[in-house]
Amino acid sequence: MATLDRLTKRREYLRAAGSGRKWVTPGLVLQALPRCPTADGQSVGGEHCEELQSESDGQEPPIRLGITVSRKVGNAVKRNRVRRRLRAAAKEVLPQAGRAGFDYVIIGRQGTLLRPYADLLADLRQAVGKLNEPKRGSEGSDDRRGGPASRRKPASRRKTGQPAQNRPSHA
RNA sequence: CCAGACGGCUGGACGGCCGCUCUUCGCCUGCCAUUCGUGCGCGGGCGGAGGGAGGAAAGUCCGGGCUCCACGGAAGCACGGUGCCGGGUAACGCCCGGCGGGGGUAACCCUAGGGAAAGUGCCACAGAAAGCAAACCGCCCAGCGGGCGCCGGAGACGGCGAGACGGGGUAAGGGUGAAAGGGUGCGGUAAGAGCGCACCGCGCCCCUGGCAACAGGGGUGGCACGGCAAACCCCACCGGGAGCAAGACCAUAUAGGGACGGCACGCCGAGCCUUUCGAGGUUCGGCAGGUGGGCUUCCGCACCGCCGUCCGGGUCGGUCGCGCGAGGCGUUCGGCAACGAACGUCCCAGAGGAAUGGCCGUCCACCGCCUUAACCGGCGGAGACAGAACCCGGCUUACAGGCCGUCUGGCGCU
Repeated sequence: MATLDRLTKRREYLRAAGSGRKWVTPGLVLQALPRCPTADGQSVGGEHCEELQSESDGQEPPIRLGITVSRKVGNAVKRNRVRRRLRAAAKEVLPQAGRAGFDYVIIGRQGTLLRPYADLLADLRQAVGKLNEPKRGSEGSDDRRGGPASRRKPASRRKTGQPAQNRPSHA
C-alpha cells in the first residue's frame, strides 16, 4: 500500500546520503536508498531487513521520507517554510511515484523557497523517476514496470480523488 | 496647519479544498485481566467537537523558580559583580520618583554619578616646568657686593644716574598643553603677587528646608587639597557550581569488572578458618586515617582504601519532568508613579529530524508608472522583523505599515 513513514535517526540520514543515489533539480535534491533486498536483488539495506520482512507479513514495506534543510537556506522561518512545502509536495507525489521499501531524503535548496509549487512538483516527479530507472549498464530491469503499477492500485484507497484532480492542473 | 518631543496599542481580514498535533466524546476492533457482570488496563481504525507561536518566541546579557552535585552551617582568603538618594519587587545590573552634572528656545533628552589629606602608579606629544614647587623668554633693581659716569669733598667717603657683572626679586605678560598652584576688576608695587578690597569659585563651621541625595542662607579662611579609580586599590553590599542533553522511573544491561603504577596498608575487641602454637588469613564493630566545595580552619555529614593511566562490556528506546502560573482580563480602592490590595471572571501551545501548515481566490492597506483639474480607473511590484524547545521577571537587538493620546515651538483665524 506504500504508506509514508518518517526517518527519525541521524544514522538513517547519513546512510541515505552515503550509500544512496542522488538526483539534483533546481527546486530540490533527492536521495534514494532501497532499505531491503526487494525485487531488484541488490541492496545496501543491511540488518534492518529481517525484522522488516518478518513484520510486514504480506503487506508492502512503507516508503520512508526525510527532509533536510541546512542553515544555508536561511533563518529558521525560511527553513521551516521550505520543509513544509517539500513535505506537502512529497505527500502528493511519493505514494504513487515512489517505490515501496525505499528511503527518500529530500534536501531543500535556496531556490525552494520561491519556486512555484507546480514546478516543485515537477522537480520531485522528475527526480523520483530518474532514481527509479536502473543504473546504466546495471542488471535486472524486469519488474520495475510491474512493481509500481501493482502497488498503485491499493494506494489509492483513501485519498484517491484529490491528487487526481491536481495532476492536470500543472500539465 | 507645519515642525517636533514623549507614551501606548496593533503586527493584515474573509472564504474554499487538503493536511499536522494535543485534548475530549461516540462507534467499530485487537490484546491483556476477569468473580464472566465487565475494566479510571494497553493499543488500532473511522467520525464529531474544541485548542494550537511572538512582541520580540531572537541574542542568551542579568535576576529568579526548578533539578542534581551528600556540600548543610560559621569565619577568613581568593575571584567575580554592583556603586548619588528614596521607593517598588521574589530578585535584579530592572522599573518608578527625586538630586547633582551636561545639552536644547521649549516639550524633553543624555549621564558607570562612592572614596584622590590610606597607599602605589600614570599624566603621551608639546613645553622651561606635569606635582614639587620651580623659572625658558620676559619684567624689575627697593634692599646687598663690585665696576662705569656726573656732582660734592683735601681725603676717607657721600649723593645722584645709567646699566644688569655678581647676586637677587617676580610669575602680570609670551609660548606649550586636556590640564600650569583660583577667575574678573580696582587698589597696590621697583616689578609683581590674595599683598589688600568687591563679586564669583573653593574649603571649613553654623542655621534653615528635606527621610535622604542635596538645596538655600550666614559666618569664616586668603587659596591650601591639579587630573585619572571604565589604573592598581580602599570602602559598602551581593554572589557555591552546573544546567531540562538538569534530573527521575521502566525496559535492556550493568549492578561496576580487569591490568599496571604511586601513596596509605596503624591500633583495639569479637567470630570463623589454618597452624610447625610463634603466628597467619578473613569477616564484623570501634578508633585513628583518608577522600569529598576555588582554597584554609572549625562544627556537622556521607563514603571506605585513595589517586592516575589503560583494557574490556553495556546503553542510547519509552514514560515522566511538561504546563494553575511571582498567570491573563475587568472593576474598585491606596499611591505623583513603578506597584500593591480586595472582589469578580477565564483556563490560554505542548513538538521531539522537531506539529501549529500546503495550495488557491476575493478584499484590505503600501509603493512605482499611466490617466484625471481632483476623486475614480488601469497595469506591475511587494505584504516588516521573525518560529516556542523547562518556565517566569527584565535588558538588548530587529521591525513594512497603521492607529490613539499628552505636551512644546511657530504661523494663521476667532
